[in-house]
Amino acid sequence: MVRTIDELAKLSGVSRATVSRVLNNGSVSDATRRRVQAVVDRTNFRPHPAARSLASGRSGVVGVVMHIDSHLLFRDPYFSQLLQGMSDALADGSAGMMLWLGNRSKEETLDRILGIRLLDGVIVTAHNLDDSLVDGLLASDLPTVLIGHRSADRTASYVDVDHVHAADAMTTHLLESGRRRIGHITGMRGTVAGEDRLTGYRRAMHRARLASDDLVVDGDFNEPSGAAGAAVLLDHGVDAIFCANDATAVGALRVIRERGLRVPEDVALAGFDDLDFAAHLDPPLTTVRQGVREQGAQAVSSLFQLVRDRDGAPSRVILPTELVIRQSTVGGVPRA
Amino acid sequence: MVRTIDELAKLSGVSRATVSRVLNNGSVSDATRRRVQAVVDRTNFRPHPAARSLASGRSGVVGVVMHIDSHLLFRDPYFSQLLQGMSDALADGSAGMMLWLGNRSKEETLDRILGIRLLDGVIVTAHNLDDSLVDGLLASDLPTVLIGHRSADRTASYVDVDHVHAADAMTTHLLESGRRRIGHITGMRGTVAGEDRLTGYRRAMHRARLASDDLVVDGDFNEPSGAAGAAVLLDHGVDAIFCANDATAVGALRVIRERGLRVPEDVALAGFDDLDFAAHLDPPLTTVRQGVREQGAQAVSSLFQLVRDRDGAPSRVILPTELVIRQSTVGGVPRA
DNA sequence: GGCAGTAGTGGAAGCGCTCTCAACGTACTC
DNA sequence: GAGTACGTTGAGAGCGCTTCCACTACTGCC
Repeated sequence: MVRTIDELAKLSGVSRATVSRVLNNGSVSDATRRRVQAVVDRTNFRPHPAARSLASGRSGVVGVVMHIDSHLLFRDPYFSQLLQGMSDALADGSAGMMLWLGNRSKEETLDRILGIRLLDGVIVTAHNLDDSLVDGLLASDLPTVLIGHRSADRTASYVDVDHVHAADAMTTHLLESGRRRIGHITGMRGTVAGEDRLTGYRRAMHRARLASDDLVVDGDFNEPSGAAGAAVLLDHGVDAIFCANDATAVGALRVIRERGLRVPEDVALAGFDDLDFAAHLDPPLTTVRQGVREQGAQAVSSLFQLVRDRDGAPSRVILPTELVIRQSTVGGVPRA
Repeated sequence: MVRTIDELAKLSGVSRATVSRVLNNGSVSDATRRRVQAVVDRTNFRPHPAARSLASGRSGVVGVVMHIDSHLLFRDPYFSQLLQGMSDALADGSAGMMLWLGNRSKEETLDRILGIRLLDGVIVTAHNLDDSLVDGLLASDLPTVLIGHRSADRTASYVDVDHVHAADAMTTHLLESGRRRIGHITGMRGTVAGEDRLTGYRRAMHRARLASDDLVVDGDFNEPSGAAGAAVLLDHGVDAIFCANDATAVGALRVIRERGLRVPEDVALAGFDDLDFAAHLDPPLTTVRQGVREQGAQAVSSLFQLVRDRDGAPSRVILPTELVIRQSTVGGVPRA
């Protein structure tokens, strides 16, 4: 078995340097490249990653930091879809992924990430308004791409969607379909998505000159908070509920049903995320598609670019959202 | 900032070799060790992993292979708990984890794992009776520890529980509490756990001279199969249902309820796994505790040992199971 | 006192690769 | 035909660490 580039060089009758060039897409004549590549293929040779990393200073491994409870990670499909998007994109770029979950304190996690001297860069979720881990990574010299961003992160590289705009559009859709008492169950307060979606909702209500003070209930992106929030809102006589995400909507749907009300005839229901299950609810859920996998993939590609050109301009990407209108908001008439 | 062991050697007035010994718990006098360690701590020095790996031939990274659908991975708490157990144990051993999920074909996954030349060893779930990926890893010279094992794997290193024995014990418990028509909803056929648990059930029934032919329904470890299986078994007039895992039991419980039957008064219900939610069902579920996190941790420790002593004897560990008796099987009387 | 045995230490040879630099054509220009 | 430019190649110097080997200084023993 061929274990080193030297043996390979001997086998193909060129120098070690030339083999290295073939392996790294350096400048080599076509004839030589073909000859060497044939030997590489025949012997199924793979360069030793540690040697390569030591010599080049690059490891081909990126850190993915999701500082959240691991039970949340495995329960909320948002995170698993994000992870899938990144995982696939990294594999396509033949890079490795090192996952950092919220098992430890932010200080310790930051310390380890910076100390490990292995990572070419990191992708970190910046969902909370206040996050010392994100701050620490941005302050370090490790190339960093955020998923989501706070207003303080405007100069960093990030991938995000325009939550305010999307929530505004959803609320407007509900208004246009004749609803007037539109309730909102927020996401977790203190998170960017939670606050921004609330802002979008308020903006649309305000534009329509409708009060919304008694129509907002705090949630936390989880199903139980959707159920609790819906209970309150239904008591306030809403004709529509806009939930900060799909999981919340599932909880709300359950409570609406339990009260013997129909969706959308009595109450229209909308979510956010368009996770896989949203289309399969009964009735199918109107929601905002935000391409979670695409966000993950985009973050990877932004990071690759940042690693390649460390002094280049930060890459700031706002991915489009799409209003996905399904039966949970249309086809019925408001109760009033 | 101190970036190399040489600078550190100069700073502490010893040779590079001695610093390396301090870093790797080699034989160094106490005085020297303290002196060097002080400098290490003060400068917060971390050796470069690639250099270390290149020189030593060890990477400190282990592969974790779970060749299953990723939606299953993120839905079934069994896998996430297993992952948590491994993740924690690896972190304690300051080793890294490279995760290989079922995104690609087994052939390609195997090819990549063996080609990457980075892994010190792998931990792989061997849940299916027939698995070319497991076979390939065992045949390679990469230290490998299985979680679960087939009868063909008796010479490999593995961590497992005695499914047959545990299922027998559970069935016996049901018999001893007066049940006679005990149904069993199997796990996925073709998996070790599915087949072995069925065997244990059959063994206990046979010992009690009870027929079980019309009392076994195939399931697949998932909630819907529990619901479907329970529907069939209830039609056959069972007074107890032993489900191959907790998720299945959740489905069964729902159907039992829908029929207006009481647990355990009319039908006793038992699961397997003792996942976190089992204790919080209504009524709390009798089940078999198999310490999923412990299995993950044990697999890591077995692998560490195997890496340290590659020619040592395989480590075969059967972890104990525990019958956890809760209200779903006791406190009521059989319907008959 | 001489000897073997044993810690503790330093020197130096790599681990397998990348990448700079210089050398070598070959082609093209004047 | 000399000079320039360019594309292609090889030699060799590391990247930062581990580890073998040799050496010293000490200990205990006959």
